[in-house]
Amino acid sequence: MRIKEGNKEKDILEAAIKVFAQNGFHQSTMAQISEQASVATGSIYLYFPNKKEILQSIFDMLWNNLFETFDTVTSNDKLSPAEKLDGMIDLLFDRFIENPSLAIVFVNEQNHLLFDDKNPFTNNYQRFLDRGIELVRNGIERKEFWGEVDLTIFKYFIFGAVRNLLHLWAQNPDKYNLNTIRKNVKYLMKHGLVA
Amino acid sequence: MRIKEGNKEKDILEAAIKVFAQNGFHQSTMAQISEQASVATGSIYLYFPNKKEILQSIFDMLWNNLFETFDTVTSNDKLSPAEKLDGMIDLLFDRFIENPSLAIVFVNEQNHLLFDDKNPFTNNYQRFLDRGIELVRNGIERKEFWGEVDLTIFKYFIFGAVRNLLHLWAQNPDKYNLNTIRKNVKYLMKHGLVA
DNA sequence: TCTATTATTGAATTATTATTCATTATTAGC
DNA sequence: GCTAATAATGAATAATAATTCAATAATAGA
Repeated sequence: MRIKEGNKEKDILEAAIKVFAQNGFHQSTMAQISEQASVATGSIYLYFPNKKEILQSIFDMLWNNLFETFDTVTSNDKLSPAEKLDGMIDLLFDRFIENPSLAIVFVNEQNHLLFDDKNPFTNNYQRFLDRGIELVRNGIERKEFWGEVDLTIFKYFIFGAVRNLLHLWAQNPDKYNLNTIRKNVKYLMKHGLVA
Repeated sequence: MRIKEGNKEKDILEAAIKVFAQNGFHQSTMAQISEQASVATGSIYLYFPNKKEILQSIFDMLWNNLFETFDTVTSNDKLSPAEKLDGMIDLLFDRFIENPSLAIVFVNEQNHLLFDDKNPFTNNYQRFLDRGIELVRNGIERKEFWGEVDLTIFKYFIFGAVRNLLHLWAQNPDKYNLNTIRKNVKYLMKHGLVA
């Protein structure tokens, strides 16, 4: 018998995140990923059926993880809807601050996948976003939020904004301070630009 | 002698926008583009040196055009900074409302290009964004806008939000009303979510 | 009508790379 | 130490698709 050495599946996923972030999914080759992961090219296929599923696994992991963590924030009933929204922003930022490459892959590659087929990760992603929607609905009911806001539109508004800022930061983590970005996002989300 | 029939360059560009929107840049083949444009595959190379330059030409056209049009809005001194910002939103929305496919291509493919090489369209794109920044700076000086806002962060914030909403709409123009989206964007940008 | 010139064609070429698979390496249990 | 099983390898295969180019078509001017 022979037992698997180390955790190659994890190595490959982490290598893929780096390579995808650097070159984009379609420009990345299996050879690059295997080199980055220090395994043979063929070995990747012992862990993943094909290149696309590597990408899907990345998002699977990400949203599964985020959804679960987010539950902690929303179930705390001492917090107001606005505070919970802030918590949601924090969660996203904290998740990506550990891994700028993951932020880049997320921003650049997820959309394609979202509209392609029925991807398994889509569920977790949608569940995550839906929790945010609930928060906003609740805030409107309590008259804490502007009543004319369309929930879906707000969802895409704030998520697009956050994504774009994460991307900016991830391309150049030393140039921008993620906490400054975070503070601005929270303020703009709640109060907008006009003084 | 023989003269070129019709405007094949334009036909190819328009075909490419459709094909890129449907399949994404990397999944699109020259054969698909040539079929959509009703020309032979080889003919594309009479007008564009390669596939990538087709994409670049699309953005070249877009931002050149938008920057020039935007000059009209900013040079009108009767308008306040907030009104000018609204005008900028209108301009973007109007440009894409004619061509949802172009919106999809913009959202999905521009980022890759932006960080790849020094693309010629980047200039026009940046010039466009910089005009927006000027507006905000001006609004802050007149104390009309929140003074703590970081100009770069706001730029990425609002642009990410708009992009994401354009994409949502472009994927399904019949389901979402772009004018509702537009109204929500303008409000959220200026006053945020909190009532 | 003929010819020179340029436009267009699409099959052939070429390059790239995802995926396969025959071979080799490793080790758990005996 | 031997063996049976599985892990890992990386060169060979196969498929895809960008790009080229020899052949053909069209037309302006003579």
